Amino acid sequence: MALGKNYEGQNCYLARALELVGERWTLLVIRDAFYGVRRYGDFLGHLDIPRAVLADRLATLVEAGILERHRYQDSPPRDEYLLTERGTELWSVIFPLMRWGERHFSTGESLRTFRHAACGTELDPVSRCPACGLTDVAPGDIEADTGPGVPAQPRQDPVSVALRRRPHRLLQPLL
Amino acid sequence: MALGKNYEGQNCYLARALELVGERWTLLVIRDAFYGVRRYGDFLGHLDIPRAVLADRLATLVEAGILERHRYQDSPPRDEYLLTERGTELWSVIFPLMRWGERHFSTGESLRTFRHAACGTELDPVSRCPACGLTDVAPGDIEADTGPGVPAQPRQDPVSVALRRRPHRLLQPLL
DNA sequence: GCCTCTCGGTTCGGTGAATGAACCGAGGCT
DNA sequence: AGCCTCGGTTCATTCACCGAACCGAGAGGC
Repeated sequence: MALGKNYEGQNCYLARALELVGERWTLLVIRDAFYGVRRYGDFLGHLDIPRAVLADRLATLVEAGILERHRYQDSPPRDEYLLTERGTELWSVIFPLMRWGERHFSTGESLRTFRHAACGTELDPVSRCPACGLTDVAPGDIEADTGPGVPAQPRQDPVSVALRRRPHRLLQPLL
Repeated sequence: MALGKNYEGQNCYLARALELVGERWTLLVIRDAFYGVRRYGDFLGHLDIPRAVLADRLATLVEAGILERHRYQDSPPRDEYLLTERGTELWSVIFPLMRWGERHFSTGESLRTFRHAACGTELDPVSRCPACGLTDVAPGDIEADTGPGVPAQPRQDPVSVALRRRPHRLLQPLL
């Protein structure tokens, strides 16, 4: 999105936040990071994003302190991208937006469910646990699972396959 | 943003939501609507958005049922854009994102405060009232006010001036 | 040594969207 | 009539996105 110079007089941090997080693809990359996607190639295969755009977004997010680049093997040298604390806080934005989209533009049944791992209760629209009365379930305590609405021809990329296979804790490595 | 055809396999309503709400400028238009901005010219003056882009975004938002176009005078014929219920629900996305931006990219003091109108308590980062224990303060019950951090040379457009003047209930007409 | 494969990018030509300035038409006001 | 405001549309330029091709480091086979 990058409002560039124009945002400056905006007198509101929403504009500044959107400079970082409001660009095309960026929130989908961060969503995948919550799902446990960590490697360039996996983001690429799951998102159908142009390679150059993905490289640019990852670099921007690292620079902004939302993702962290971490070497996980030396030979050959490979890095993974992990959400920082700052990035993890974006769950309170991503989850409500996802649920809003589902409420208003869903054609069938839920594609994905999110439960409080401690008690198994489905989260409410702003990521609270109705059973525990927890008003802020942290992403690390959430278990995501395939919902009842299964698409006719599901994607076959490794990330999509892994996401369908079994319940999975957010932020834990998916592959 | 408009992911176009690419979102289809995404298996996630976040992509669909971003098609509508993730385009450049769109969330800022909706934020202004929460502030009580209702007319084309006021959005234009406050956002420094190209006229054509604003016209396009307003039309898209009306078509998506997020804004509603309402004739408020007949001579000359003038319409205003009001948030629908569907649009109002986006507060749970916009507010956390705004506060996230403020926490991490603020250079000085808060530019704007949001209080629960019933008790005057400042809202927490996800729009709850710590005093009342209310876990979902509706936008209509929120009073916005200028914060202690005043910019050196504040904007002089009518909307910016009105926003500085006094505390103001969200969704109520600003001008 | 050499071929080939994977991974994580970069490069590059083509396209579509954003930008900003100019223009336009309906409808007051004097 | 002449001028103003409001809410757009038009249009040429600029910029970001796109997708396909290319590239370099390193591993593994032979």
